[in-house]
Amino acid sequence: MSTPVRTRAARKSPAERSAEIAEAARVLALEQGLTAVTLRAIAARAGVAPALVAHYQPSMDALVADTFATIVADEIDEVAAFLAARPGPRERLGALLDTLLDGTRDDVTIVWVEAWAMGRRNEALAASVREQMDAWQAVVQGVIEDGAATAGFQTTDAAAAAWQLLGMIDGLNAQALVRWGDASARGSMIHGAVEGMLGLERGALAAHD
Amino acid sequence: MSTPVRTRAARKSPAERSAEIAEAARVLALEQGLTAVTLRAIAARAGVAPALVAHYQPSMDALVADTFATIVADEIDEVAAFLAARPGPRERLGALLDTLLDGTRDDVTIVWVEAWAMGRRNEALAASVREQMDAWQAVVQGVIEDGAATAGFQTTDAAAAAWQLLGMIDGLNAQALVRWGDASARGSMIHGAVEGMLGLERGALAAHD
DNA sequence: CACGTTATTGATCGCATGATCAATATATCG
DNA sequence: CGATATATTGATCATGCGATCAATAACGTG
Repeated sequence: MSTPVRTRAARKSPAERSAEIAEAARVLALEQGLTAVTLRAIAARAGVAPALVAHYQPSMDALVADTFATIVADEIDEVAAFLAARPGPRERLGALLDTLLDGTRDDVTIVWVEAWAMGRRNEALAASVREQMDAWQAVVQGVIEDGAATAGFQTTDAAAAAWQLLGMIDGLNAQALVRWGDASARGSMIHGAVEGMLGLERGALAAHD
Repeated sequence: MSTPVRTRAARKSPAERSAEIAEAARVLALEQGLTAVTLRAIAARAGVAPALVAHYQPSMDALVADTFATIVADEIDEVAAFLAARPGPRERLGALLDTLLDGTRDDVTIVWVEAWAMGRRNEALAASVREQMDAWQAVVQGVIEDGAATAGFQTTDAAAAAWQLLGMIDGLNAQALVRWGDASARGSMIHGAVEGMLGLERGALAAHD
C-alpha cells in the first residue's frame, strides 16, 4: 500500500513553488493526458495541498492552457533544432515527416487530441491551441518557402501547403493513437503524398541516413 | 423563461422509448459533442426522468459508444451512396475528398475528435471507434482497388493508401475545427497530395461538375 | 370493471470536480 | 529573540456525474 499521507510541505518561494506546480502539471499531462490535469491530481503529485494549487493559479482552465502551451512549445523547439541540423530543404522536409510520424511522440499527440476536444469548453485552452498551431505552421512554412526558393518545391502558396502538411501529420498520429500496431506503417506513404503536393519527383524526400 | 417542469412521461413500449432515448443522444452528440451525452441531459431532452435513461441502458459508457457508432455509420452509408452515383474511380475519389472536406460535417468531426479522446477512458467507445474506422477504411480501400484495376491508380498497398488518405482527411477536418475561417481552403491542396500518393498525373482528381 | 404487469419516477448514494476562506505555521527581518 | 509577513493548509461549499431501488401510476388483459 502506498501511504498517501502528506506532511506539511516545506515553505518555498512563490516562484519555485509555482514552477513545481507547473512541472507537475506537465508530467501529468504527458503521462495521462490533459484530462488528468486536475486540481487534486496536481496537488498530490507536487506533494502539496489542493488549495495551494488553486492559490497559485487564477483557474484550472488557465493552468490547463498553460500546460498545453508549454508541452507543445517544447516540442516545436526540439523539432526545429533537429531540422536546423539538416543540410537543405529536402532533407529538412523529409526529416520533419519522419520524426513526427515515428511514433515516439504519442504522449504529445494525446495532448493535442484532448486539447482539440477540451478547447470547445475552455476558451483559454482554445486560444493556446490556435497559438501553437500557428507556431507549428510557421516552422513548416519556413521549410517550404526555403524549398521553393532553393530546392525546386513547386507551390504558389507555402502557407496553405504548410497547413495541409500539418493536417496530414496530425491526422495520421491521431489515428495511430487508436489503431495500435501500425506505428511502423504510419508514415509509409506520406513521402509520396507530399512529393505530389509540392511537385517533386518521386523519392525526392527519401531519408538520407 | 423556459419552464423546465416535466410532467410524467406517457407510457410507451420499451422499443419505442428506447429508440427515443437513442435519438435524443444522437441529436445531443451532434449539437454539443459526445461530452454532452450525459444521463441527465439526455433525460431532459427526451422529456423523461434521468432514472429511465439508466433503466434502458446498461451503462452510460455503452450509450455513448452506441451513439458514436450510429452517427458514424450513418455518415458512412450516406457518403458511400453519394460515391456510388459517380461514374468511375477517379470521380469517386475526387468526390470523396471534396465532400469530406467541404466543412458541412463539422458536427461529425467533433464527435470523432471527442471519441478519440474519450476512448482512452471508455473501452466500449474505443472498440466502436476501431470498428467504424475499419468500416471507413473498407470503403476507401474499395475505391482505391477499383482505381488500381481500372483507372491507373499506382499502388501496391491499397489498404495502407486508404489509411493514409483517411488520416489526412481527419487531420484537416480536426484542424479546421479550431482554425475557423479556412473552411474553403481546407481541401485546396489535397488533390495534388493524393495524386502524388497514387502516381496520378496532376489534375486527375479534379471535380467534373 | 378489477387486477396485475410493468413503465416510470423521486429520492438518494458515492464520487469527483473547481473554488473560497479563515486558521495555522514558518521564514525572515528588525 | 520577538514580531511581522506570507506560504500553506483543512474544512467546506456548490455543482455535476453515474447508478440504484422502492414506490407509483398507467396500460392491457381477463
